Amino acid sequence: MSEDPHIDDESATQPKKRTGGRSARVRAQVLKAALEELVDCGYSGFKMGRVATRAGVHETTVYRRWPTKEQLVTDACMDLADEHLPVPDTGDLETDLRIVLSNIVKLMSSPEGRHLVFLSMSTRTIPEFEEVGPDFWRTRLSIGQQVFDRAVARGAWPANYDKELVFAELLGPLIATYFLLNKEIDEAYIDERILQIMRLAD
Amino acid sequence: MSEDPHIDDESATQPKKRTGGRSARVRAQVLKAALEELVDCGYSGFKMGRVATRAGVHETTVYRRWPTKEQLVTDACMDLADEHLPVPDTGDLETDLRIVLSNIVKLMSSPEGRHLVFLSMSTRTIPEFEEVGPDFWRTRLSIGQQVFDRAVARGAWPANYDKELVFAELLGPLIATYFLLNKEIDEAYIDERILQIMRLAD
Amino acid sequence: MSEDPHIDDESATQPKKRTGGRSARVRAQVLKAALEELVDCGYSGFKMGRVATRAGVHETTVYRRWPTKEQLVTDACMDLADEHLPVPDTGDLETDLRIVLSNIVKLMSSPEGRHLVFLSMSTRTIPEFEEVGPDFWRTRLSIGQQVFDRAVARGAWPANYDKELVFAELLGPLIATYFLLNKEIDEAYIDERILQIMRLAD
Amino acid sequence: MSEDPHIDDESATQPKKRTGGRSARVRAQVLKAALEELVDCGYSGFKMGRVATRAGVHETTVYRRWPTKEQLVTDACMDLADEHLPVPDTGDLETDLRIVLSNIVKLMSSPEGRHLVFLSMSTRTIPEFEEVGPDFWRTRLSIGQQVFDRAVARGAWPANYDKELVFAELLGPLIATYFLLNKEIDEAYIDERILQIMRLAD
DNA sequence: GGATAAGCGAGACGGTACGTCTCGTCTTTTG
DNA sequence: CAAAAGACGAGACGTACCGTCTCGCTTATCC
Repeated sequence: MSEDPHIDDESATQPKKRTGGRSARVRAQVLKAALEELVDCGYSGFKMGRVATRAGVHETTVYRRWPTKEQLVTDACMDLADEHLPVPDTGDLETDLRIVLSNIVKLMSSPEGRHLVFLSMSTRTIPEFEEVGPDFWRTRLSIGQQVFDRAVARGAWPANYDKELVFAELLGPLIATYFLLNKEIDEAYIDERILQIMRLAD
Repeated sequence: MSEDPHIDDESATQPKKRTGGRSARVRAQVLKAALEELVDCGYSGFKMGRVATRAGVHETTVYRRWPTKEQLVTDACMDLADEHLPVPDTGDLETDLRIVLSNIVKLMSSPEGRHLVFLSMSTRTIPEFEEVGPDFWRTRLSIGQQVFDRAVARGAWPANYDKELVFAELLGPLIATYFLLNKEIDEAYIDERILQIMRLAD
Repeated sequence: MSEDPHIDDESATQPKKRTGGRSARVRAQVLKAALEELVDCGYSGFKMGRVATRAGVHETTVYRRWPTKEQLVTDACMDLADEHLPVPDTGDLETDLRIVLSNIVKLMSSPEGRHLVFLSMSTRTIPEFEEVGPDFWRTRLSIGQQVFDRAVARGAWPANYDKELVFAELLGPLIATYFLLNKEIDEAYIDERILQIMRLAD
Repeated sequence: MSEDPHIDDESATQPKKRTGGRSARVRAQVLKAALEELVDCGYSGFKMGRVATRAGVHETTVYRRWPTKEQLVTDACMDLADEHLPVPDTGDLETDLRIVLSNIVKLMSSPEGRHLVFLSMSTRTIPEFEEVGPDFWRTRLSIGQQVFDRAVARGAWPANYDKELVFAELLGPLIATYFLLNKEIDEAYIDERILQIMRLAD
């Protein structure tokens, strides 16, 4: 009768309470599975039951922690969002910007990240994700702001520029090229963009 | 307000396909209802049954013409997309661009247009709308191209510029500001963008 | 089949619910399956899904007509209750009573009827069946009343007897023997009961 | 909430289950809560979790002792059944019967007892309570038997009467009146029943 | 009196069933 | 004949409850 479908190879090393306790493990598995599901099927094709199966977990277990689809998707995405967040401080504005933009582009280019970024743009169109966008971009904006603030302190950037505006000018074309024109973004394009922005400082 | 779909005042005289025939009227009603539904509930909250009710039509009637949700949404949006498409030719590049961008912004700012534009960006994330984006932007791109081509012919714009790139640079910041930063777009911002682009021509 | 063109009991006069229509067929199948389920598993083991399977019908279809378990059980039982309801009038009180009691015992002895009768006794203990009991016994009581009324008219039964009381005295021992002592009821026992009651008339 | 250590009235004789021990207290609380739950919600509405809450005890604790719902319900009921069991011996059959019947009616009239008696009649319809009925009535039957046996010995009752039959004739009408006709039982009705039975002895 | 065993609280999990909802198909009725 | 009306199959959704399990802690019991 003792059937253990989930071989916990961790329990062999330390059966006691650990960072990788069952709860934490389940959470990680489900979140990972949710991301896969999102990538494979898109949001509208996202099925809770399939996530449970992918995660090797019972469906009720998923609902216990994430009562609705939106919450699971949001949680899975936000978990992802917290990665890739180094705040560059190389002393050179161009280099800093290159790092910031590259990080976003890298995220955006990955299958999961693509959905994350897309969801962050759904604020106006998908009621249930009204807050994902602001949550997501707030952090990015503040990183950009820090970079520019330091540049202003160094005298490498004029103080009177609206930071949000610059952010939109830097990022907008990348977004448009990627999501709208359906073309990939390479380093050269990022450089080109930065170069153009830098001309505003003159 | 009082619209009784059962009053077939024209079907008796001309039951066949006419501009104002029942078929055409039903199509218009459903498409209009679909757009309303999309605006009110978003794509993932879009319900066929509710569209039928809104249109004062039986659900089966909707399915007869648009077998799936995606087709109805696509059809309703594309119907909308065909409006607002004047190709400006004022002889002045800046003015032409201002008109082109204004049209897009105007569309984007309307509740229905917002969804249309958003859908057009879903190419990479919503499998069933893979083709909506290209379909939608192809026309806009060609309009932009024509404007620039004429400017090139007039010597008002360098010939070697990648037209798609310029398109992304013009539109991207608007998209980012609107969908990402969640801020409205005014005429001044459009002007600013155009001014900045024009500096590339120098 | 009928020769008389005026008697079109269902085909023409009632085109809405033809006896052989899909709806009617489904209803009959489900009700039959529900009764089987009740017999096999008892009320607390009664599963909607299993009823659907038994009926060869999708679960949703069951819920469409009977939103809750109680309604389905009630409906299935009441459908059954409407059978076995001849009102005897032989001119002899004893014979009439024998027929009435036999009918109840016959119902009670069948696997489905047992549950029906049991449910009809659940008024005080199963909140959701509060009304099944009264509904069920009202008819039986009135039949008994008619039998006794006719006997009174014939001078074969005193007028001053409480009819409900007599009903309880006739039926009670049968119920007790069957449900409480867990013994079967035969004709002889019924006769004995009637004989005993008749002594009250002397 | 702490136990008074001086009340050890049974600790010497029965150290295993001290009256004031935690175990015994928990058992009593849960059983009491179970009875309340049964009264309030009926068997089919009986929820283990709610019993735990009522008892101020964790759900696991309930399951530890009563692995299934049926066991808890049965246990709670049977606990109750052991009360109200004096065996009358007044020397007068009528009086003895009056006491026996009154006890059953008293039990039946109480909210908890009503369920107990009802369950005892579920032998044929609720598989999991197949044995509750026999268990419950066996004791009552034997008490009745003793009463009649004594009467036979006194020559106050004929020897050839089937005791079970008499039991059914005595109790049946009460059961029918109470559970079926949904009317209360008073002392007068009991007296009337006994009177009628006594006529059989003549 | 300290070790040991038994029981409890807390909380997650697998699993079954419930009842709701939507999608897209199909049949029956009506104009 | 085509549209309206309405049921149906399919299946996801989210909730509720049942019964099991593990872990940490507090009692009781025994040496």
